[in-house]
Amino acid sequence: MSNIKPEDFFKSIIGHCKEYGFIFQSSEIYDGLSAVYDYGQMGAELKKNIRDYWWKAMVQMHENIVGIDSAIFMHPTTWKASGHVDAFNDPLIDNKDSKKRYRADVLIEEHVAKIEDKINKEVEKAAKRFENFDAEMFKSTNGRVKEYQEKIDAINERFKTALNANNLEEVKQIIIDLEIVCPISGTKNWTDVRQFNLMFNTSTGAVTDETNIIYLRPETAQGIFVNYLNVQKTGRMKLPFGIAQTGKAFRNEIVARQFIFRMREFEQMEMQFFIKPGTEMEWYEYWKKARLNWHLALGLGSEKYRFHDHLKLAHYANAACDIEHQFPFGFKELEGIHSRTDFDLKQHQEFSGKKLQYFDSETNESYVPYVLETSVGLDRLFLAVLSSALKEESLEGGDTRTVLNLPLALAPYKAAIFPLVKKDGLPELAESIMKDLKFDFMVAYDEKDTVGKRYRRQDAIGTPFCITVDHQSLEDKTVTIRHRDTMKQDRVAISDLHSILTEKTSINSLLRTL
RNA sequence: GCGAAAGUAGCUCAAUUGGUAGAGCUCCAGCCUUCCAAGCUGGAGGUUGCGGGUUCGAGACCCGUCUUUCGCUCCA
Repeated sequence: MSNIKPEDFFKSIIGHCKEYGFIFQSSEIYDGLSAVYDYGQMGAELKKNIRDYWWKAMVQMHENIVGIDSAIFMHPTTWKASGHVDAFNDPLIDNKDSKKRYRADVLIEEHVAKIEDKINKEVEKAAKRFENFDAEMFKSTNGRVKEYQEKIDAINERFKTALNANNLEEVKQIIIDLEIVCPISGTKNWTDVRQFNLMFNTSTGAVTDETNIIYLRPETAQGIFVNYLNVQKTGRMKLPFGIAQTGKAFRNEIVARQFIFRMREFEQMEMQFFIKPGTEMEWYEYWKKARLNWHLALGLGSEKYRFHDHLKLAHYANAACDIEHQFPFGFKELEGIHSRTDFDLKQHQEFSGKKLQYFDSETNESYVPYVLETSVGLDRLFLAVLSSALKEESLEGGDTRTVLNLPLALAPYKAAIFPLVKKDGLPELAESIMKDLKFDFMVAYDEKDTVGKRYRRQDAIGTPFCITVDHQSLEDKTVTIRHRDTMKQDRVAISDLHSILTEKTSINSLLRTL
């Protein structure tokens, strides 16, 4: 595997996903829809198992964490309060010569900053000339400085007016009038300014009307924040407590690529942990450790994970880091752990006019709790698991086999049942074993082709165990159980199969390792 | 969104300067077979991504479009 180039390995993952029914491109018969993918019969199982593992680890294993399932549609004001309406609306412009893209507002702000520099230089110069220099006085009286300041004010005013009117042509005209050049090419050969709204929108009601525009949520977190008080009161929750949920979110990415790593429609698994202000760094460290351990328990290899601390923090955070995973295309974000302070709840308090405070009976005071967020991309985790699991093994005798070394608890099928041959009553016994196991496990049945071929088929979809019924089985009620990873076989009693599978392949067993 | 490359059966790929679309694997039905993809027989599967154009004739050439990959850009 080491001699395979990363790009080729990544291609083989995508190919494997399609070939064995893990992931298909959306609407493939219509040439597909860019950056949208469907989970197939194997993928849906694997994804569900990952989600279950998360849900059980977060909700079932913590008495102070509860789960909810909030709607994708939310009141439009939600996104004003959260900052997404502003933050996800960037006017962008390209320089045709350098092929570089810029945010139009940044270009203009940088231009303004240059003029401000000039003012500062004037002030500096003057400061050297006069004793008892009053900078403010100088700024308000010096002709050259006043001229610069007027220019800045004029630009800002014009830009603000253009933005508020959503007049993108005017924004472009400002850039042209200011003779702003591309830092790379040095030319003024600009494209039109285009607005990229990262939020999808649609409308409620039968009549399409601007007042009814609603967004598809760009993150699931806000559904938790707006329900914080509902859950706290009805669940009689005391700080610290958490609210978890999994669900779809939507972002109209300009460039969405790298298979399911960045999709327009994706699924998040989020937990917002509500805490007393001042304790956030404690909990930040706690959840960093807890979440990393959760990932490590999957056994994909500890060398594949690392923390990446955010140096530049988002508007809502006072501490933030990512758990990064080594994907075939490098270390990339898998999960974010953010200390969001009271930003979100305060914003919703302000925009809704409803108090979102918590009464602390220990200290007899009310306050808006701080929030510690853990947020995993389910699709990214799926990709992490799958790409770590896919192996092309060389066997003795020059053979190779394709095997998915999935964590046993996550495998779509836990076992496959084979009659060694398709006669002598072996299929009947095999089927009766399957009928018994399927109450508790996803099991496959296969009697086609040689048994070796059947083993390989199951290896390719990551089935941990293959149970083969042979002639001896008819006599002593035993079968062979073949292990995916070692290809070794043991002979066990049919009556023991249930407990073996439970011990080895259940999510509960995985949870016990945490 | 820009630039580059690519798109032929489920998969991997052929197809001479433009001249009747093929192979292997897979899949399906059956035979054979007592444990790691390898035997035998038969079968299915294609409007060459899609739409135009040039030509007597296009998988190939031209234009458009969609999708994918890589680089840039953007981003939780």
